[in-house]
Formats: sequence, C-alpha cells, structure tokens
Amino acid sequence: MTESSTAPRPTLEAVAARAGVSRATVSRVVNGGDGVREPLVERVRRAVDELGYVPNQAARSLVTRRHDAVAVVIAEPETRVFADPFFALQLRGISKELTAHDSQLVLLLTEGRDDHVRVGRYLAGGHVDGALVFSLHLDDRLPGLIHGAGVPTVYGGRPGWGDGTRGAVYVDSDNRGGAREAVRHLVALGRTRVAHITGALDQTSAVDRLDGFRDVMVDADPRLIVEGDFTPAGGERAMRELLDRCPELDAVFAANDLMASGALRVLRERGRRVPEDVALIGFDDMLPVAEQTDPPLTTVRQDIEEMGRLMARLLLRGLDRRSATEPAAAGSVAQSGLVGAPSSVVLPTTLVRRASA
Amino acid sequence: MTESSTAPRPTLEAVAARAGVSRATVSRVVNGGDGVREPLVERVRRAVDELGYVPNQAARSLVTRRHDAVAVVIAEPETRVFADPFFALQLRGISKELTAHDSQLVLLLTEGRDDHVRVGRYLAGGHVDGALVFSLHLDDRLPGLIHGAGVPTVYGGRPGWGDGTRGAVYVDSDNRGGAREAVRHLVALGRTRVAHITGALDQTSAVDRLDGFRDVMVDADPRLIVEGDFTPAGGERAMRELLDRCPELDAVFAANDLMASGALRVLRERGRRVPEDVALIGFDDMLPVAEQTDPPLTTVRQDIEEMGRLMARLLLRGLDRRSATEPAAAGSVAQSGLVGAPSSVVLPTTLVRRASA
DNA sequence: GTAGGATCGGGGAGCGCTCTCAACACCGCG
DNA sequence: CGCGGTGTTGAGAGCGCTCCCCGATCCTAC
Repeated sequence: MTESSTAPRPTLEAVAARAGVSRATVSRVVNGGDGVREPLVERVRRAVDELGYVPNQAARSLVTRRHDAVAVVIAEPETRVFADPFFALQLRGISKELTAHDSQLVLLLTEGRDDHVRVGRYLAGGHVDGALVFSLHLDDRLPGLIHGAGVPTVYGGRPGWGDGTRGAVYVDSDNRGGAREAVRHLVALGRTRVAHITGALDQTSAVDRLDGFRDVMVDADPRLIVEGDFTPAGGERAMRELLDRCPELDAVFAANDLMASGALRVLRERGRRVPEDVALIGFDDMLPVAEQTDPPLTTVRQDIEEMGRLMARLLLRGLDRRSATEPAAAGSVAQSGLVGAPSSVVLPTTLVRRASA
Repeated sequence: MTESSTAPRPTLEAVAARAGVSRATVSRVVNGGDGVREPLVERVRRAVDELGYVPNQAARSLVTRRHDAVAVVIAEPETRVFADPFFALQLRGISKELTAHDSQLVLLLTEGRDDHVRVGRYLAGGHVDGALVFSLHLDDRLPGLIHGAGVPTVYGGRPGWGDGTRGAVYVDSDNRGGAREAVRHLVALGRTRVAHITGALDQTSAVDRLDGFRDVMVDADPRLIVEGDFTPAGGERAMRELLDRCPELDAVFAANDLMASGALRVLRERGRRVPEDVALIGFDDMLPVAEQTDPPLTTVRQDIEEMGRLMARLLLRGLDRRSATEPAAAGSVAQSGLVGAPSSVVLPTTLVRRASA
C-alpha cells in the first residue's frame, strides 16, 4: 500500500549531503550543470537518482518568478464547443509545443461571463508565465481583464476590437482568403446563385468568412445570406430559410463543416441533389465530419493543430526573449507583454475538393 | 501600453504595513478571517483592495504543501480521441467541479509511451494535489508510475489489472449492464442473429461491453463478433466483415456511436434497410453523432459530463478528508492515496430509443 | 618553483508566505 | 479589587530553492 506523501521528499540539501558537495553545486547541476566539473556532475547525478530527488517547483518559482506554466483560456459559453474537435486539436498542438519546452498547461474553461472575472484574477495572480486565449466573442470583456492582468498573451483567432485588443498578438487562419477561394470555386463551376450560411457573427472568423464571400459575390442578393451559429442544427435552419426564400439557388458556402452537414441533410430532404442541383462547400476540413458525409464535403482546410502549436511557440519565444532582456526592456514591452513583439500570424488555407462541389 | 509585470506585486508585508497590523493578521484575514476582530478585518480588506493584493501561490504552496491544482492525465496515444467529444465533455465536468473548489486544472496529454515517464515524474514532483486519469489501455504502465508517485488518484473508467491498479478508485459507466440492455432490446424486437462490433479490446470499457453482449447472447456464433477500434472507419471495416461472414444477420450492437455510424454507412451501401432489415444500436449517446445519422441512432446513454464531475468530487473529497486527518491517518491511507477511501462508483446507463432499432 | 589569472565551490541572504507560540488585552467572577 | 481564563495579536522561524559574492583551487607560463 502506498502511503502517499508519507515519505518526505528529499531536498537539495539532502542531495548535496549525499554527494558531498554544497547545495549550490547541486542546484547548478540540476539546472543544466555548466560550471561544474565532470566528476562532480557525475556524483551529483547519482545522488539525485538514488534519492529520487525532484526539485520543488514552488520553492523555485518563489525565487525565479517563473512558473513554467501557461494558461489556456477557452472562453466558450456554449456547449457547442464540445461538439466539435476544434479545441481538442488546438490543445493537442499547444500541448506538444509546451511539453517540448517543459512547460505545463493550465486549462481554464469559462462557463459564463462571471467566470471571466475569476480568470482575470487568476492570471493577475501570477500563477503562470503567459496565456493562450481562444474563442473570443466580440463583446467579451476578457481581453480587457487580461490586459489588466499584465500577462503575456497570444490569442487564437483575431480578437475583436474591444478593450485591450489593440496590438494584441494572435494566430489566425486566412478566413477571408479561404472563403474567397471557396466561392470562386463555386463560381468557376458555373454557379450563379451562390448562398452563404454565416457563422455566429459575434466571432471574427464568421465575419471574415462573410467578407470573403462578399469579396467575390460583390452584389449578392441579401436574401442569399443567412446567419447561422456554427452548429449542425443552425445549418439546417439556415438552409431551410434559404430554400424558402430563394428556391432557385444553385450553390451554398457554409461557414463551417458542421453547418454544411446540417445543410446537406435539408437539401436531401427537399430532394435536391448535391452537387448536381446544389453545390456545397464547408470550412475547416474537420475530418470526421467532412469525410463522412454523403457526398463527402468539399471544404476549406485550416491546420488547426498547427495553429495551436504556433500560438504556443509565439508565446514561449516572447517569454524567452523577455527574460533575456529583462532589465533593459521595460520600456519596449508592448501591449502583448511580449518583448520585440512577435507579430501576429495568419496561416494560409487550402481548398480540399471532394464530391460536394 | 501594458508594461506587464513591471509593477512589483504587493506582498503581505505591504498590506500589513498599510493596514497597520502584522503580517500574521493579514494572513488570517486573507485565509478566512476567523479569530480576527471585525474592525481589523475591515481595515485589512480595504488595504488588500487598495493595493490589489493577490497572494503568491508559490510562497503559499512552499509552506502548506498544497497546490490547489489537480492534474488531468489523458493517456491517448492515438489521434482518435480528438475526433470524439468524449474528453471534452469529461473535461467540462471536471472543470466545473474543480472551479467550485478553487482548484486549477493542469492538463497532461500524453503522446506516446515515453510521455508516461514524463507524466510520472511530474506527478512525483508534487506539483499537484491529486490526479485524474483517463483512457488507460490494459498494458499501460502509467498506473504503476502513478502509484509510485504516491499521488492521490481517481481513474476515469475501470483501469485494467496491471501494476498499481489494485484498489484504485475509479468512476465508470455500467458498460456491461448497458450492453445487456441494448442486446436485450434487440432480442425483444425479435432479432435472432445479433452481431457485435467491439471496441478496442485493450480497454476495459470495450471488454465490459463485450461481456454484456455475451451475457445475453449466451452462445453467440463467434462469427458474429468482430473487433473494432471505436472509430467510424473501424466500424465500417467491421461491418463489412460481418456482412461477408454472415449475410443473414438482422441486428448489430456497436460498442460506440462512432462505429455505429460507420456501420450504418456500410449497411446502406450494401442495400440493407435500417432498422427493417438490420436493427442497429450504438453506445454513448454522443449527440452530434447519434442524433444526426439517418436514421437517428438508438443507443445507450452514459452521462459523460457527470462522470467527470464525479471523478473530481471524489478526488477532492478524499483530499479534504486527508488534510483534515493529517497527523493520525498515515496508517490508513490506502492505495489511492485517499483517506477513508471513497470507493469507486459505477454510473447507470439508459437506453435511448430512436429510429435505428 | 611560484606568481598570476581564471575558474569553481561554498556560505548566506532572502523570495512571500504560514504557523507556532508567547504576549497581551479584556472579561467575568470570587 | 485581583486573578484566572478566553480570545486576539504580533514576532519569528522556517518551507526549499536560487543567486550573489568571495575565498579556495587549479592551471599555465615564466
């Protein structure tokens, strides 16, 4: 039977005693070991192993003010999130990158607006070295709170224009460009009555995709644009409305795959053949959805995992640089809290042609 | 422009000075405030507000040995996980419960076997008060490592029988009972040639569902049982094989909804009508999948979010009790590291009848 | 062989907090 | 009016670690 935490964990002191050196020497070895001669390093290493020594992070943070931990804030009030693998993929990317840098991932899920204050307080509390923030809605006050907390931050997706977002560093997909490409493809197919099911318009990604749609369909009949909400049910609803308003439409660009799948069901239900009667394009290339519909979905791919990885990389890089320049940089630390501000990144998208368009 | 972390955060000392009391008094107020007279409490509170004081968690942990943080370990080598909302839902449940207890969630995603050692080291490092572990595979050495780390742990799903699993506390669904109910339903429908697509048999949930199947189909034709892997593609593969082996089958119980959806596609492709020719039941009641197939899936529901919440609750309760009994309890601390070991919990499942069976 | 320089190791001072313990105040009761 | 008791407050000692600084050490070159 394990008596957990019964055995007091060995301290630096204990290791030092065992190896017959001073604490400082052990500390040096544990933290990289330069400046200590080989035989000693060896002896310390052995002592560490024998004792099963693991540094006490709390003690270390207390003096270094570093935590080797990054908060990931997912600000999603709706259950919706969990229906799509989006976050899981981002998390995976982030996790990989953080692990490679020996940083931990502290996950902050917010349920409602009240939670934002809690998150703000947590970040202000200096528990983490930085924050990665997702899924903002335009009216969120989170950026303001985060800004106030003064924690280096990278956003996933371009934040809105609210408080604290000016100069924020973010990683985003080329939503507008991707949308343009999708719609152009539909046009190239000879479709003339192209409709658009938007995402939830309180998110910049939805707005950008709508803009992309408009870039190509410059004077689109306003009846051909319906607001959705990124869910399959929303896609169904929107598709019904489109069909009612404008039965002669011959193509649909949905702002994500989930809505496209809903739209697809409605189209079939109403007896339209896809892609013969109506061509359909989604967005995301969410494999389990896009590949498994019938017909498989033509869609705009964004590399979600890579986005996560990149966010983490940007943050960590900024952090490193900051600690490197520590004393001098006070003045040049920008809004993001990152030195020499790594600028935002917009990743390209690619059109994946399957059967639906 | 925020100069992040430029202003040194106020310390207890500073608050004490401002309020004209001693550090100890401020500490008392900050930690609940009993034993301090009202006017003083008031004065300290004000000083805290004015200074924007936030306790330094590192310093606190250093002396209390508590971290108010729990690790969530997801041991999933395959990408598969991220295709289903399973973890997201569990995480949500866990997050809610932890938040209510002012605990943080440290997420540890493991990529491959090597990561297990890293995780073990992290847990042993005493960074967190406890751990919640998911998605074990039978041959995992993670339980052994965790056991060795001596961290109070609750497993999600019954762990296997390997090293360190004896006496482990877990939360699971009644996989076997749920499977039985599903199969009985098929039998009640008058189906006689009932097939089963199992999950990945290195996970206890898959094994248990198979056992439940066998409980009802006592002498099932072995050709009617095919091993799947919990993915839609695996479901397709398995369904093809079943159909080839045994074209006359009239019902299928798939060990999860994802595989059921794959099976459904194959059934349709081969011209079988569901449920007329072949009745189909899944497991999980994963809404985005189960409700959106055509026909919608009859399935066995398990309350995934509740499982997560329960795991967290069990862990936290054990932790509390442990710290309450601290000095005396050394001897009675069981395998799980939890005092007065809250025992494992198996949650009931319910059959959700939709159109597929 | 020894002086000089460069490098390495050890001692000690905290980081910010909690917690024990002693001092003190104030109450009621004898 | 004094004494014990109860209840508050303050002082101080660390928790385990890093990092600075100075003395010790080692090597090289003359």
